[in-house]
Amino acid sequence: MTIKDIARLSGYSLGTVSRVLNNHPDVSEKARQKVMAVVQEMGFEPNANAKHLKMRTRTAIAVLVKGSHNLLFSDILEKIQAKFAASGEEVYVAYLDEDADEVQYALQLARQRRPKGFLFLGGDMEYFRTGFEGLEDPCVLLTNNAADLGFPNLSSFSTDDAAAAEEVIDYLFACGHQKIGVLGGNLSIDQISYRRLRGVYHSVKKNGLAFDTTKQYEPCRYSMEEGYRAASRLLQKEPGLTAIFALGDVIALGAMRALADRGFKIPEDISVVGYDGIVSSEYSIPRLTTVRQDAEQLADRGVRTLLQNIHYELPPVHESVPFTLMRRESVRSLDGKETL
Amino acid sequence: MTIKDIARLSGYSLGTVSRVLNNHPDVSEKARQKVMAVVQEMGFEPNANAKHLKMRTRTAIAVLVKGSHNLLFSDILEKIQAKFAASGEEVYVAYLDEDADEVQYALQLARQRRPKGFLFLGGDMEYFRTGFEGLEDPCVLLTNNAADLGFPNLSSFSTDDAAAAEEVIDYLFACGHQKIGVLGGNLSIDQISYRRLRGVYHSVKKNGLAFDTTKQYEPCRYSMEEGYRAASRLLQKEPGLTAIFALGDVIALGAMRALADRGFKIPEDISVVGYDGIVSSEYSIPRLTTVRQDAEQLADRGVRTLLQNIHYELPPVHESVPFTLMRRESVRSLDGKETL
DNA sequence: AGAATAAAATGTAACGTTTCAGAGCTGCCG
DNA sequence: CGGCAGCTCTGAAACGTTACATTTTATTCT
Repeated sequence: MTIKDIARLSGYSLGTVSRVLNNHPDVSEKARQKVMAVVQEMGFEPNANAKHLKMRTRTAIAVLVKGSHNLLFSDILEKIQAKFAASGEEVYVAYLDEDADEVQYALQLARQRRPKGFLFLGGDMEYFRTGFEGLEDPCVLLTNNAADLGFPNLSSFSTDDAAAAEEVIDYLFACGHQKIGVLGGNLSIDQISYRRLRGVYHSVKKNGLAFDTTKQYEPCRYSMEEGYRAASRLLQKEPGLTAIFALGDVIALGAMRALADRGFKIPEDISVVGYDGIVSSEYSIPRLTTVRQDAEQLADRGVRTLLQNIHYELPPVHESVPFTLMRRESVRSLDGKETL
Repeated sequence: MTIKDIARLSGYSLGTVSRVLNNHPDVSEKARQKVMAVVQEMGFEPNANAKHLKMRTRTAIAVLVKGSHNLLFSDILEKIQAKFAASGEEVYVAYLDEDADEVQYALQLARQRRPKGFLFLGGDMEYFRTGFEGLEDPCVLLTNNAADLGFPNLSSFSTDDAAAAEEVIDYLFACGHQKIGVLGGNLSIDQISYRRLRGVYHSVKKNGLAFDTTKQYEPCRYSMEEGYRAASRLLQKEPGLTAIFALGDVIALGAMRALADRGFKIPEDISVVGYDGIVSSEYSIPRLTTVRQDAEQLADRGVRTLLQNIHYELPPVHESVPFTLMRRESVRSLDGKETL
């Protein structure tokens, strides 16, 4: 069933049918009605491949890194999809694994689809170095700062991770915590964790203390399972901790469970802070203190910018969107000075 | 940059280049090397649209219903993607909203892509009635029973929801709970909730008791927010409940938070059971007793069957995959007879 | 009424691939 | 030495659309 069949059946020509289907002007009401009637009757659906081949245009594409486990990305993705749908754009989603080869393959597949543009969500951009070399199409990075990463010509929107992490540690200090452990990604490839940890350093230094990465930092992936295990390891090597800052809510949730299993009460015995502000953090018991990244604004700015870049040529922008430290039940003040 | 350019640059013809690119025989080693060299040098990527137009073949497609919030679907989806990737299949994912119009539109878009087949995850199939009428392509339903739904010619794999729900209530009764409330989807459109509730009825009846839907059932969507609110409503109208069975883990998690906010201790004051077995249920505090659906097997059977259906014509199958009642901390035995 | 203009419909050339029938070469056999 | 396989390779015809240059038909103006 092709447009040709519709033309034959309706008695009109190919061109006319095409114009009817695409709501072009210069077609009589009579022709429109007749054509649409045949289309309805035959249940015809235009072939997107042929269309896109001809038009040399295609869907915007979002690529998720470490995606399927980071619930923040799910949140953002959902919003992105809704926004693109509202502008009548199709979306092609590819979840990327940790494995570098797979990333290359997925990226290649995505490029073969000839998308209008790319939207990247998070991730260890190292894997993309090679893939990006020849990328001409519009491209926006979310939750990562493109300039920092060495891609100054790409636009990006992210939370000011260093500032947020600094605020977290400042807050913990204000609550009287001195022995703080941190859980996060592999610092050599995960620039996001790296940036957050820089904020930690900054605060620690500002407060006249020291942070020993080998002792106080424990790397893990962004999942509850890994958070659980990493917290256990951290606790074992540094038993006296009064607070744990997890560089991701899913890690924090896993850590809380590990703590509970070891008989710690949260926040009475130990305080926990997360990062991201996923919905689960609001419903956990106890409610998790966390840095809320603005998924809505991230998605909105990203989609809008990408859409603009597709239509006009624009200089790249690197913006931070505001974050909020959500002070909830999982942090306790040791000296009673600072309260929830 | 097209195959034509490669042909010109390499000095070979279109056909030869195409054969090299697709690893066809009948091409000399010399030609292969030369062509590949040019391809590498130019960074050429074949145009997927043209290819698929010509080949009349395309990606398998998964469509998610109420998807973005139900974490079980995220789990299954991830596995599905991995499996298809392993067979070298591309995957096109569409998240479907609650809105019937949007569902129609998304389905239409999906069909225009000319996929090899469809894989549906959950959902209120009512919305698809019309969309399915003309569907010729292979199609598999997951977490829903196609035969029950009136699509006997589609294959489907699901958990035996009624049996699982019955086991849950039996267990609750064995623990001495008599006053049980249930939280789940809108029964008039959500067949999955409907089936689970039938299991509840069955157990209640078997145990010589009664279940009053208007009093003991509170409908809500599959999200923590809604679970929280529904639990609050239920508690208000039926204060004496000793146990709550949520027909979805995210609902259960929301409900637990609502309970905690009202000063109930779980499971001391009230027991909670979920359904799905998402990873969060294992890490919540307390750990959630739930029915674990086998995401791995569901994904495996679904993908395999769809792939087979694409290659050969096969009679539809409707199978149940085994479930497990995970007895965890969120349920307490009132009389001490049944323990964790 | 005839010409000029606007509106509607047509025909055809792409878009970038794959495929298939056949055209040159070898080299081997009788 | 003619012929017959095998290999390689070529050229052209699709695949289902859209867009552009035309042609046909209807409308208006002097």
